[in-house]
Amino acid sequence: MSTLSAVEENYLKYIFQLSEIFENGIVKTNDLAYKLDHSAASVTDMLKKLSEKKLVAYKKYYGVSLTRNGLTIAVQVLRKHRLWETFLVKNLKFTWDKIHEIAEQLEHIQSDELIDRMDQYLGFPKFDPHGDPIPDKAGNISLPNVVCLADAKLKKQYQLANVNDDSAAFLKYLNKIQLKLNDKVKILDKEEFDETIQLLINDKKQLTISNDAAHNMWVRSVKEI
Amino acid sequence: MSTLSAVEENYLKYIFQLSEIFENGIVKTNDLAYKLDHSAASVTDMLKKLSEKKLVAYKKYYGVSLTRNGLTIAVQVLRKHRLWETFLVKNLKFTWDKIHEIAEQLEHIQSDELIDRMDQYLGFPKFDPHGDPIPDKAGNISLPNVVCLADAKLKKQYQLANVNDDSAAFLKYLNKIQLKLNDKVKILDKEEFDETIQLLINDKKQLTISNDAAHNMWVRSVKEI
DNA sequence: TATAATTTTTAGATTAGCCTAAACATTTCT
DNA sequence: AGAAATGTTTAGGCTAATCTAAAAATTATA
Ligand SMILES: [Mn+2]
Ligand SMILES: [Mn+2]
Ligand SMILES: [Mn+2]
Ligand SMILES: [Mn+2]
Repeated sequence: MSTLSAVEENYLKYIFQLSEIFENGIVKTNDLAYKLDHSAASVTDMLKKLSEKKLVAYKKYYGVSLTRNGLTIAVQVLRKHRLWETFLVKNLKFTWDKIHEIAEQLEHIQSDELIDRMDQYLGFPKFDPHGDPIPDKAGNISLPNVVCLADAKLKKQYQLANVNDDSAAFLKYLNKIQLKLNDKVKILDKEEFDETIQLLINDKKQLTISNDAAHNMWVRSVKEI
Repeated sequence: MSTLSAVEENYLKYIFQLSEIFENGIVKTNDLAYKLDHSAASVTDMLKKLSEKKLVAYKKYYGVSLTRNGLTIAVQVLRKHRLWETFLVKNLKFTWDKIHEIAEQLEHIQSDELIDRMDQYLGFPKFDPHGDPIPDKAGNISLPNVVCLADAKLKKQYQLANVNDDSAAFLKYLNKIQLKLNDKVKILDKEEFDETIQLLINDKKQLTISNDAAHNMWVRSVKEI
């Protein structure tokens, strides 16, 4: 159980996040290389190393997935990342576009007691400032019932539940158009040509957003009154 | 101004701390090697590197001292270390013997905004939980007027102002004998043979401590009433 | 299905930060 | 002052984590 390096922890975390995107849960070398902005050769090296440590199941030319041990660690890193982000916004009054980079560093601080005390200090939050679920100490993650705004139904009442947290530019854009978590959103119309979306925000403000932007937002459906 | 590695930051911090011990401010290779628990050869390597970066003035076989730039960085690392320690005790309710190791990691998180907000969140504290002065944003350190308990006068009223923070064992010992910062201490007697010290704590409790222990405590004098 | 394109791995190199052993410089002792 | 002891540097080597270029495997295309 010797502690992992920050680099190894990052690999596990990104394997986990990418594995959730693909149905079979198998992550390809190039996907990781793109995500990490490393060469494919570097990724292959690290996958062999993690495989020897039994943290991933790696098959040459096929792909990689997490073992039970690897998954446990990946989820704990995610827990730390999201608890720190919550602290930065709730207590230190950072805006949500400034926290991801700092949390990328803080998530690798090694101390179980630290993160448990932080969890308690924050009141055991379930979601981080971007609406991402925070795994609990045991590693349980509540699966929010959300749909990507790009795939949501027309004329149906939703609420903004979750935004992609790793693009500061996107979050700044949301700040600018004054769209926040839990705002009510309804798709009034979708342009066929470029899939531009007409939104109604909180029953009053109208807004046009790109399909690209919509791919970075997830919404939960809301009972109509 | 490319950012320094955690290792480089640690070297600068320890050079600063050791330089305060010696009158001339010159730190020797072996002192650093001992402090860092590295070989003298490793230290020489790093000193050459820091010297090339103009962070230290290094003369072969003579010793090393910080340049103006090196000093600025060392003090900022110390500031971060002590602010984090303060947070861990004040907010997360850690005991003072558990925080040093965690702060050794946290002090290397790179974000000026983070540490400035933390400073404000804590109410701009002047001293950390061990009584060490916290440098302000500009790098000013208040010089507390203290004397080492091993060198303090007999029968004079003092107050415990500062304890050595890098030995958890020593801090646990203080917990056990229930000695805390700001407790009143008076030396009743000093044994000639082994320099064992007889202390009076808060005008009531008597305590015998070793010369070794006394070397880890600093006291400020208190006006007698 | 053979060939071309793409993806992935292997081979070999580099840098940071450590090490040990040996050489060299300085200080201390007789 | 000369020898011995001590302190410091140099030489050479190692591991983790990256890279580029070339080779190999897989997938797509004609
Ligand atoms: Mn994040
Ligand atoms: Mn997040
Ligand atoms: Mn440190
Ligand atoms: Mn301290």
